[in-house]
Amino acid sequence: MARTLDDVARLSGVSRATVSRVINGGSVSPATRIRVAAVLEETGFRPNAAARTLASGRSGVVGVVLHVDPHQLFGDRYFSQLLQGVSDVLADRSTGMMLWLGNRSKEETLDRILSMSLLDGVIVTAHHLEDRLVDGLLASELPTVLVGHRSADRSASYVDIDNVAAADMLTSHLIRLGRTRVGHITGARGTFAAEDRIAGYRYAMTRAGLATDGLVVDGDYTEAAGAAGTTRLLERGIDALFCSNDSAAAGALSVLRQRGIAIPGDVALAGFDDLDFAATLEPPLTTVRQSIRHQGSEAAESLLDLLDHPAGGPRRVILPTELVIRQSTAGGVRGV
Amino acid sequence: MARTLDDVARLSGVSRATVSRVINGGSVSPATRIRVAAVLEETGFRPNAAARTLASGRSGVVGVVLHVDPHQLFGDRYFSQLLQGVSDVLADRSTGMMLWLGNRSKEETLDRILSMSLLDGVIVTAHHLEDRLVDGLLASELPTVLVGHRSADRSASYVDIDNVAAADMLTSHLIRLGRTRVGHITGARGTFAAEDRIAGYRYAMTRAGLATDGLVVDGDYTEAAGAAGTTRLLERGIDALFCSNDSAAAGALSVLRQRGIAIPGDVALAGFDDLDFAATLEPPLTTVRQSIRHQGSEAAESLLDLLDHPAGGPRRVILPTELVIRQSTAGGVRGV
DNA sequence: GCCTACGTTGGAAGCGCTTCCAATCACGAG
DNA sequence: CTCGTGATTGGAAGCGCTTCCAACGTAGGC
Repeated sequence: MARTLDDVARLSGVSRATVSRVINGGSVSPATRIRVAAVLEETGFRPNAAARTLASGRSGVVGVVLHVDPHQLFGDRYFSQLLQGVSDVLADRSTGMMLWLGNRSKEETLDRILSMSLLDGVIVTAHHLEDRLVDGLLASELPTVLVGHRSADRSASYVDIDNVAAADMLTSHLIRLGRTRVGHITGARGTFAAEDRIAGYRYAMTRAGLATDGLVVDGDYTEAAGAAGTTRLLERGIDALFCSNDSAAAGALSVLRQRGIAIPGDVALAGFDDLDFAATLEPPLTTVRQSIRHQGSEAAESLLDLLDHPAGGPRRVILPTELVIRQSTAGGVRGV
Repeated sequence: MARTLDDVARLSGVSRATVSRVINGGSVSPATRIRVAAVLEETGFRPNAAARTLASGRSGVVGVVLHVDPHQLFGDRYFSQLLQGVSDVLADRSTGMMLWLGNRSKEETLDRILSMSLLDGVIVTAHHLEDRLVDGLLASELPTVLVGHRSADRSASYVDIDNVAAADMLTSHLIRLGRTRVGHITGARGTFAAEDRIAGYRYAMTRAGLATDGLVVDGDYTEAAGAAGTTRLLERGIDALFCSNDSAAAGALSVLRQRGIAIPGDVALAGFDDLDFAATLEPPLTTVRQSIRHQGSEAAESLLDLLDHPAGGPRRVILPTELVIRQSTAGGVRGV
């Protein structure tokens, strides 16, 4: 059994350097290549990753940091989809993936990641306005790609969607239905997606000359918050409701149905994300489709590209979103 | 800035070996320790992980293999909970976690894992009767802990629950209610949990002298299968229904309610897993609680223990389950 | 037929760390 | 005062691989 390069070299009658070239694609004569490859095949030789990393300075492993509360990790499918997207690309390129979840404080996680000196780069979700972990990663020399980004992260590499434009598009759709009292239940304040969607909502309302006073209620992306927010907004009077994500919309839906309020007859309802359950709600939910999985794969592509061509500067990717119109906002102008 | 051990050694006036001892807890005089520690602190020195691994033969990184279809990974919370449990323990012990999902074939995944020679060990889910990936891992010299296990895996280390006993307990509970036509919708055939739960169900029925002919319908842990299976079982006549997991039970529930069948009046209903939604169904669902997260953390503990004490032989852990009785089987003997 | 140049190859120098071994030292016992 | 002992310490040998460099051989140009 060949355990080291030297073993293979001895077995195939060449030097260790040549075996290394065969494995890594250096210039080797066809005859030699064939002979060495045969030994490699036959012995099932596997190079030692640590030695390789030490000598070459590249490990073929990247980190993925999903620093979130456990209940959030479980709560929706955002993270598993993101992970799947990242993993798809990394597996294709034979790159390993180390994972950090939110078990420790951000400071501690940051420290652990930086200590794991064998990482070639990291992908990290950046959803909050303030995030020491993201700041620390960007400040380090570790190549980093953000999923989501803050306006301050101009010089960073990131993958994101245009939340402002998407929320604007969705709100405008509600307005085109003839609705004038469009409520909005926000996502968790302090996250960029929430703030940007609020901004998009306000743009659309203002452009249409509609007031938003009292029509915005804080939520946190959960069903419970959607239900609570809906109750409050109903008191103030609404004929349409834009929830910052589909889960909140599901919460809103149950309140509306419980009160016998017709959807979309009395209140048109829309969410955001197009999670798989959105299409099977009763009525099916109008929403904005953003492919989380695609964001994950794009982030991985960007990182690998960044590692291969460090001189290329930061990679910035804004992925498209799509307005998905379903029954919850169907039926044209109100009352028609 | 100190980049290497030699830098630190020079800065603190000792040899590289001594610095290494300070970092790794070798025998060093208090005075020297303090002096070196100060330099360490001051320079923020981080040892190179690859060099360390190469020299010591231990990497401080373990692999976690969740080789499943994407839709399954997304589908329920099993995997995120398991991951969280594993991650909790690993983070506590400053151990890194590399993740493999089911992007490639099992053979290919196995090959990739074995090539990633810097892993100290792996945790892998073993749910299927046949699994080349699990076989390959067990056959390799890589220390491996299974989550779930097959009877053939006697000499392996694993963490599992006693599915037979749990299903028996649950079925017996239904029988004690006075039910005689207890149906069972299985999990995905070919998985151990499904087969074992069927066995437990049969034990309980047989012991009570009840027939099971036509009362077992194949499912696959999904809501859809639960609904479809329920429709079929209703034709054959049942007064109780044990679904192999909570998702299937949710599917069963919607069919029962839709047909106006009283729960538990006409049909007592039970699931398995005690996922968080089980308690909020209408009526709340009787089920078997198994803490997936706990299984994850136990698996990690076992693996780390195995790495520290290789001579200790395989670690085998059977975690307890708990019968959680709720409204869906409440009310004592039928008709009373 | 000679010189140049290029494609191949082996030797050797590390990559940064752990750890064995021997040397050193201070100290208490005899 | 000398010797033995144990605690510290430094030196040096790797861990297994990549990669630079020089040497070699051969083929082509003239």
